[in-house]
Amino acid sequence: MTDPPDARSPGASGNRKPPATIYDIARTAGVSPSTVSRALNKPGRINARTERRIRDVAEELGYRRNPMAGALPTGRTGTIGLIVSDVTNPVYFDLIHGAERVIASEGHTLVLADAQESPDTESETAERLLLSVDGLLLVGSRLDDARILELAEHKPLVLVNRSVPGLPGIVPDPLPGIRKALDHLASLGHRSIAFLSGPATSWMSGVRWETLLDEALRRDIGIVEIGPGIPTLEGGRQSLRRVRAARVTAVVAYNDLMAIGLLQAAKAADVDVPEDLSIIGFDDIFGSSLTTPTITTIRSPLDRVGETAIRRLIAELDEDDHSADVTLFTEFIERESTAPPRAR
Amino acid sequence: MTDPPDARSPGASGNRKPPATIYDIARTAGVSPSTVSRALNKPGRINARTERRIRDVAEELGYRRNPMAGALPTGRTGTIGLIVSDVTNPVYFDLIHGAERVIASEGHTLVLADAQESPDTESETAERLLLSVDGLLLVGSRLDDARILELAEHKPLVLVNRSVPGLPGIVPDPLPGIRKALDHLASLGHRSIAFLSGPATSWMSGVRWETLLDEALRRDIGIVEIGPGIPTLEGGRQSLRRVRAARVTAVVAYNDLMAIGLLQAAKAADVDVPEDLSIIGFDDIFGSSLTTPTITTIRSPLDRVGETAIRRLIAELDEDDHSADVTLFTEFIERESTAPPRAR
DNA sequence: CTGAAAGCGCTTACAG
DNA sequence: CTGAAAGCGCTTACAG
Repeated sequence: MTDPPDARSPGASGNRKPPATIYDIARTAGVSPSTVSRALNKPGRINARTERRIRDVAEELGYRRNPMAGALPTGRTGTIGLIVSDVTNPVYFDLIHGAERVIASEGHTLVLADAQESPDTESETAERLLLSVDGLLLVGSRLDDARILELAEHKPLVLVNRSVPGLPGIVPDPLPGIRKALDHLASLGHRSIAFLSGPATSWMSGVRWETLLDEALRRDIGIVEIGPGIPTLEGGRQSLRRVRAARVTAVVAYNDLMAIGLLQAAKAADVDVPEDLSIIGFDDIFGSSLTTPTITTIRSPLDRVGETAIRRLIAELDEDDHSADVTLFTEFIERESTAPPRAR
Repeated sequence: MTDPPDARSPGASGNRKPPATIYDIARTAGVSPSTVSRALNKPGRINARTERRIRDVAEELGYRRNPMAGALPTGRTGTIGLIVSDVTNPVYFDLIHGAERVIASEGHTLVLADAQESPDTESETAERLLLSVDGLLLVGSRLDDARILELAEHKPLVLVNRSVPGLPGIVPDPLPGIRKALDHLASLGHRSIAFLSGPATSWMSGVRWETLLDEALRRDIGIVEIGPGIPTLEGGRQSLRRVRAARVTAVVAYNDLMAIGLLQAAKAADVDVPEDLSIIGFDDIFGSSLTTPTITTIRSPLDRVGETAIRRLIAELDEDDHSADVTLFTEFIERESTAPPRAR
């Protein structure tokens, strides 16, 4: 007995095909459900002929394993959650692609979720996802350490661009990129610069600032922090007033979005970039090479970061402890938004 | 009895807290599991005092409903799947945000998935997701009609920027934007233009081309199709040769990415935009206002599209048939990449 | 208002 | 190699 032949158009409700179950397969193959389960999950563990037959029937019936039902007894969903502080932030594209690549090759499923730049949303999303994934990746988390540790109590969790003591975290070393950037600025003749910081909740912004501070000190370059600011074009635009007030000749922005925003505001105010003001961003997003001038920036190998993070998480799931610890580095990319300061 | 006090660091495997179940709550609250289930799901249907007590215990135990277990008997997961032809395509940002907004307000959970611009990946992802979501949103699907109808047999499905007979689809009317664009080009004096088409599998590219063709004919403007092409910067760059060969004075690109790519290639070849060549894109992505010149484009109200699509899907889930059919329109945005053709 | 019981679709010791 | 049975965590008629 199937759907009545007069079923309405496919869009109409109420005529959905109930998916085939292992019981359906068992019945038409003349075996028990347990055997079906084995045939489908542990190839080789049962009679080759029966296995063949069962697989054929499954195929014929369009059988798909019900992931929820499968997860109940095993506690395994085959799914990995990736929570990004903002999915629409271009920064994370390469990371998402990197993650997708290894996820696919490992036969898991990726569930993407967006924290929408809000700790509350992030916390809630993480909690909701926690029950239906095998492990969680938190990218650029805005949560505090305590909350993250709490989440990690329930499922394996790997951090990206964030470090919490006791938890695995992938964060590319900011030092190489920052050193090159400051060398570059110094050689150009800049003596006084500013850092446009990101949100107060951004751990990464803190790391970048601390590193910058250290290295500026070491080179006898004056540096001030301007912020915290919102990590968007708008945030960058808003900072122009304070940048000018600070009388610096160059600024390093927390990210390219802010760098571009600052560039736009500068143009609008007839401040020439790079002649009057040099600007350096972070991340090398799509867009930072579209502006005029193009943005000099410090990039992370985010695709590698995504790959590495997923591999680390999968190792964690498999309780495989010898996950080789790769170290990743930032890299300086010189483009057009930096030049010698105008003599005054 | 809880974890031994000497549990290793949180990162260590094997010391995860087993989540509390309704049985745990039932035991400590001194009621039956059924009552706990009711207290938590049908507020008001049981004794107010017991309900209070149960909720308190649940809170105290840090209870979270197991979504897989809940979904088994009900067939409802509270989750909606959103498959995007490419999550990292800036076009979809506003759409994702719009979708997120109404999802949250309706108490559902959004699961984002990426088709990575591949019909195979899309098909597989859809199939995998199908079993664990209540409904599916396909954005810019690259699947053929038959396959989409097949998927729709199992779960409610809503299309975005795609139309398949019998299925609900949200696609903003391309006409208003295209009319304005052609009027604009005509008034500037262009008599011969080209359309840079997207992938052959892109339904939307076909619609844009057909509409353009109609309207160009109506205005006695010559128009040729160049393509199909890949809908990326690179695709746009590659098209310059054919654009020049076609001796047109203006081109409308399938999307802004291609428009920007074409602009870059033109710059590199010393073709002045807009003097030698006018360029119009589609979508108004982040980036199209970053270039020099900025890109004149035709935008869709993608945030409204996202909202509408989710609302439509939820109406479908609730078998609520009076989902008001909003119509959405494209809009022409004049920027700097269009000008009168140079006299020859 | 509340409980006992059956069932959702699967997996996996346990026997044979 | 294969089957019967119990169980994963929840929901929901069905009784009371």
